[in-house]
Amino acid sequence: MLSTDLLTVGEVARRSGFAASALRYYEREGLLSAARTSGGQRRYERHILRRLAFIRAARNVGLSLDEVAAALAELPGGRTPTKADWTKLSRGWRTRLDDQITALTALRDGLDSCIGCGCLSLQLCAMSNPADVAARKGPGAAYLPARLREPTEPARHPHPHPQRP
Amino acid sequence: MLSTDLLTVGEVARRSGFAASALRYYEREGLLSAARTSGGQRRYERHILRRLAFIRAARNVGLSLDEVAAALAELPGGRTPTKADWTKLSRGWRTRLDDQITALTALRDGLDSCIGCGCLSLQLCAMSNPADVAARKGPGAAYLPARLREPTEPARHPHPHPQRP
DNA sequence: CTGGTAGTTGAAGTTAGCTTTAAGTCAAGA
DNA sequence: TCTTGACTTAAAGCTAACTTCAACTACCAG
Repeated sequence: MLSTDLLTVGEVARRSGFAASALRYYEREGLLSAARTSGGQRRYERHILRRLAFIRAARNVGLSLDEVAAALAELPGGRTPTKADWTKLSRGWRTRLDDQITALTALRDGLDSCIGCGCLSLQLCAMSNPADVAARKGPGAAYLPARLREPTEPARHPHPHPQRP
Repeated sequence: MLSTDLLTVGEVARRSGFAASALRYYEREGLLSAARTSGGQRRYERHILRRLAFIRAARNVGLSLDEVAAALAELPGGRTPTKADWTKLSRGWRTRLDDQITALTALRDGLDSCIGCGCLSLQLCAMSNPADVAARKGPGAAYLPARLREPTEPARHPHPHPQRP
């Protein structure tokens, strides 16, 4: 046991679900900070866990780390953020999710008619409109928000690499 | 004008919306093939455009290039694919899209309650469940399919790099 | 035949978001 | 005090999906 109530990287990793290497990476990127022991090891305060929860949530919603960093930078400096602070940050996600759902639904409905007509025509099909964005006026044709990939594993947090056990 | 009805890379690029470099890349990866002139330049038949439409559509739905390649490999060899062939390939996308919409909707609804309660608790909040996947039993807690990113630009196909004009 | 546009190749570069490795240091229970 | 496991760093590596570069060649209108 530690003599203080500070957490080591290992503990934070275990309790947050992030790999220790990810925590160090986040620190380098300015998303996190930690106190150090005299020997140079990281010691986290427990509120880092809430911050990490926010980060994971934001990533789940689709924010890039840069965007997360920008959001975190809006937290009031000095004092520990309150519930209200966190809530404020995440309020904008609602719109984002709504947009994403709308885009996906449009795509699915477009797919339905595509399957019906068998078209897949380059000019007309809602599923594969070419890059000629200006031509988009009509009812179909919603591009996906881009980069939507389902992991092979059932449900893990988005690590690009397979994790060795 | 060309003497035949074959298309150059440039023409295919213009008409499909893919960059010429992407077309060459796809060829290297086995998704495409092209005839060659005596001088070694590529000449595409017009049905390549439908194939490319399929590829873009599949990418829009969220398939990786590997998955697209696998799907294309199921096309009947020898003869030119019919509408029915293409339709068969894209039928499975419907399920995929349904799943993605379900996951997003669950996340949004979870967010609603999160904003209500201001929790963002590491253990309980549906928005940021930790990696402890085994613990997932209850009603909340749907991870996103992972990697859902909205481009800064309004609507372009998913090029990871900013395109210089 | 000539000139300019368009095409060719292989190799290296890009981006995000981490992980892995190597070589070494710290912390703490026995 | 010793030992073992956890920790430290910088640097390199990884993946997908391309793009960019350099050096060169082909095509075709005039």
